[in-house]
Amino acid sequence: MPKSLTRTYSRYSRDAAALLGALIRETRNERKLTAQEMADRAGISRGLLQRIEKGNLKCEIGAVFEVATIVGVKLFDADERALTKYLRQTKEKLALLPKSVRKKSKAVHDDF
Amino acid sequence: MPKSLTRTYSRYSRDAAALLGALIRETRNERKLTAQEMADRAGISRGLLQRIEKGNLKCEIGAVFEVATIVGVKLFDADERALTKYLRQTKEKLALLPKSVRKKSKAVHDDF
DNA sequence: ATTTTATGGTCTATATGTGAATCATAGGAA
DNA sequence: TTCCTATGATTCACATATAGACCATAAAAT
Repeated sequence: MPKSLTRTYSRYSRDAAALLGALIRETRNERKLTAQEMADRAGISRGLLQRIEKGNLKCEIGAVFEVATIVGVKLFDADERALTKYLRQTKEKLALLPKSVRKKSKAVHDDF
Repeated sequence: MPKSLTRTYSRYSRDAAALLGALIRETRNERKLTAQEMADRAGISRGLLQRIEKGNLKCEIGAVFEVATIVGVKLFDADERALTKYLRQTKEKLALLPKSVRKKSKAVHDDF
């Protein structure tokens, strides 16, 4: 049971979300799209698009990514081909890694 | 009232989330951090971190950004200074734009 | 001027994401 | 081998994000 769930966000996260939202809005205006049209294309409600454009950090990332994709804002500055390529490489790399992380035993057992 | 809310996501969105999750996991392993430690630092639960690393698109973007920030994955390939700078510029730019978008009347009134 | 439309805000019902607890398994440590 | 810990997966109660409706305002179009 989540107690109160009032998250604190870093400045970077807030700025990133605000920037993304601003970019979305800017691009939408450039393309002369109404908020409703944009929301329809992304398959979300107009209210949610408003919150995304305002940089609200509590929106689901899927909706944000959909909108970002539509307006052509590429995440990680990677185009689609490079992205999927790197994704495949990363996954292959991960497959070779151990499945669990284990620290070198931090403390010596000096109690026996 | 949200009817069913089964969203469809574009391939790009899915790949982007998967890539971000993979990067997070990769970096976490490199730094020899356990999922629990990482989750604590980000102020989220271990279960949520798991979903993020799996590229689940229904997580809140704030949580994802927090984790990404911690592992040093810069969004939009911009460092913090450049990001905030661009954000300020964008906002100033937006302030000059009209507050609403209006299309040139698409159809001529030929009925009078 | 009037009309029309986009936006911003509020409110409600409901779908669902989240945190916490749990368990099983895997794998490093001793 | 036997611990011990990290991970993966599941379940559940609850907090809340979302869709949809509403309304007021602003501004473009007429």
